[in-house]
Amino acid sequence: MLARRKEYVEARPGEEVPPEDGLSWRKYGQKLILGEKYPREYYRCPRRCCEATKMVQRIETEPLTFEVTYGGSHSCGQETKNQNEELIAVQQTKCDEVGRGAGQIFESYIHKMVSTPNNSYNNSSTGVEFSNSNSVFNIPNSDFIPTPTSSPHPDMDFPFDYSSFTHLFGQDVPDNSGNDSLAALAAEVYKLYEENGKLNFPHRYDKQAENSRPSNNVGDQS
DNA sequence: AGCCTTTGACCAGCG
DNA sequence: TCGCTGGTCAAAGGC
Repeated sequence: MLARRKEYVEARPGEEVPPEDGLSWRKYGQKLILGEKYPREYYRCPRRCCEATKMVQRIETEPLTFEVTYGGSHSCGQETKNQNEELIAVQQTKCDEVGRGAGQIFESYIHKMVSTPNNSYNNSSTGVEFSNSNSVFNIPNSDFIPTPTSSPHPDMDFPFDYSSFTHLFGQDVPDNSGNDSLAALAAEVYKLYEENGKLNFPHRYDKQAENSRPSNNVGDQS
């Protein structure tokens, strides 16, 4: 039986399709599932020798959220080859979400980081690298942040404390007592981080990545 | 020509 | 065995 992994992704603002994952897929079916408002879509890798598949199910209660179930892995090597493109796509999503508030954006990132096996965030200019391929985020000099054993959606279900943030960003994070919400904390951290120029943000993306942005699967269909 | 999406038909597992 | 359901096939048409 092929291993499966499940992710939850949010549509970009103003769109109603899931963001691309940097890999190419060919749709081979669509079916309305009992009890679901939206049809489930079936995709497989366009390379015949590759057994990778994925299913995309829009969630009725959260219409801008999609449950993506991956089956098998890309034996064609596509995942490795496109990892940088995937990161660019993630950054674009990050860029798009800025307008929705830093809190949401940060939560979104955490979701992506913890729910995507073998995914990583690697900013070579800052030396910041996040990875959950080995059950812990691979932060230099730190193994502080545990990886949940299951997808955290819709709630954060793993501990994320101030010391974690401090280690994550390499500097002190101000005490946010008085407002315990993760979003508020994330907003604070995000702001701090952005002010220090440690994020590769929208303007940089526009300059460098428009041509290399992954062409899309589900996300760009209309 | 080749690859894509769409969509109804078909198949297999399960109760 | 039968019917239901999820997953896949494959023909048709578009780009």
